[in-house]
Amino acid sequence: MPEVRTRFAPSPTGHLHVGGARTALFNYLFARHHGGSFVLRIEDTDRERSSDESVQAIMSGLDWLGVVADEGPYYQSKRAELYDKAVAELLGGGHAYWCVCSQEKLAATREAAQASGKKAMYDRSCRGAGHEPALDGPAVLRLASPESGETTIDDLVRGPVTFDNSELDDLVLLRSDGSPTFHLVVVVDDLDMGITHVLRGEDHLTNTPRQAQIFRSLGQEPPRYGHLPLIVGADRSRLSKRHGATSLDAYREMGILPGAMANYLARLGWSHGDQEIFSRAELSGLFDVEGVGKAAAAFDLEKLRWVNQQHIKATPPAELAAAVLPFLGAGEADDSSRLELVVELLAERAVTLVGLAEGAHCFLSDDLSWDRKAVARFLDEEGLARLAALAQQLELLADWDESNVEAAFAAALVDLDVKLGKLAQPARVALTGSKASPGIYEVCVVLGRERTLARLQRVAGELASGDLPLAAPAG
RNA sequence: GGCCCCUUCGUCUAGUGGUCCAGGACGUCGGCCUCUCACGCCGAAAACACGGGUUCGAGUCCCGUAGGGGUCACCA
Repeated sequence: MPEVRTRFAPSPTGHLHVGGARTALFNYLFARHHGGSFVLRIEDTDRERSSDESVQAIMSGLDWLGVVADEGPYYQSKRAELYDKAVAELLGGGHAYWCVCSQEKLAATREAAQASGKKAMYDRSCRGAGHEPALDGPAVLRLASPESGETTIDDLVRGPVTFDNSELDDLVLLRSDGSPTFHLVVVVDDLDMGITHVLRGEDHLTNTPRQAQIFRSLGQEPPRYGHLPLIVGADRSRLSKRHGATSLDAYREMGILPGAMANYLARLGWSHGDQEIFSRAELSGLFDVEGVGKAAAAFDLEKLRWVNQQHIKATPPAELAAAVLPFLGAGEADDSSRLELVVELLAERAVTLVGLAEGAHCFLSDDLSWDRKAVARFLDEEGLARLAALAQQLELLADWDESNVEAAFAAALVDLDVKLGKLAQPARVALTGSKASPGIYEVCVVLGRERTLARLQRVAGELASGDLPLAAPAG
């Protein structure tokens, strides 16, 4: 049994799309599961559209997702000799020929065919004509593919899929400028790199028999293919911008943990019984083509958010603190042990890192604004009077810990003769600026004695003078 | 339009002929918990596209129909 070798071969013409990211992930996981290798290859044969920025964007996206290549990246633009060799072999074996038909003529033929409702295929008029680019001017090289019979792909996820060879025309291998096309390079590279399994989007399914023919013309057998169901939007058409964010970066920016993204993407088209939450190690261990489904899957942001929440809860505070760092304001991350405390307190109720950072703000900075409506509702005269009573009790505390803070609240409640809610809400609004937060005792403890007392004082003072910064709550 | 693929709750899916009057999860709705918001817990509504076969028995196998998607470049 030869080593399993998979690859991800993006064309660098933009950002890393969630569909591409999932394809990469599946190939990576498949290789991991089988103890094989995962190769990264940049398909930059379209020199017009390829860019270095895109290569960087794709690599950083994969890096973030945790999809690491065992080999590569290889660049097709740097492997020309290999393609030349294959062309010579194809030409020598009579499996390819030069075609001098102009693009205009081809386009016209195509349109005519389409208009009359017939199939738009190249008519093979140059086949057997013996054209030579040196003699006859600009020419493309075409594969002389079989005109009859059929080609069957034994797909890893769909089983055997058969195409009639008469449906497949002679595809272009070399452009008239001499550069190789996708179909040629993909075959030559998969061969050269010893790729054994190709997992790719279902949109490639109809390319597969043609590529298989190139392999056979080269005297080789194609690798095993598995065509993955497409990721679609809510309207079930291929995922695109109008369905929401399609770039992996967008999810990073909205505070999705990479492990959660990988988990969610894996579950889009793959499953393992009823399990929803997977660690990286579990994915690597459990992923296989048997669990891959056939039907297109709709991308559901709400579920991604839930998965993210589960991962946030399961992430150790130190790690979570590091992950939230990019979302914090200047100066908010200066005290890392304090940050860990805050993060631990908020992890239970955070859905995204962005939300976590927002919740952490009132603990890490004094530059905050108070929710206008909450202030109006809870910090009226009565509320402020209760807070004064609370402050009195808190001042007396020798040790600032949760049970003492709770006792101080209890003492104030007795003085005031009210229920906890009547005191906790004003305190919450005063201390955090919002009417939603962790338990009020924990808030006091994590805020610390100095800050708690100072903030109570500040709110009372600035509210009276009208200096308290007010704003509608974010989000 | 030709070819190819697909079809279980709104969504992601379990299900490989009988244990399925179809299970889990997100979401939704109701309730409990409660200092707020979450978390958690309990409960509810919600699906085998349709029609024929095969079989003692079909969500599971076969054939059709319908619907959806993909693809038909000197893009990948």
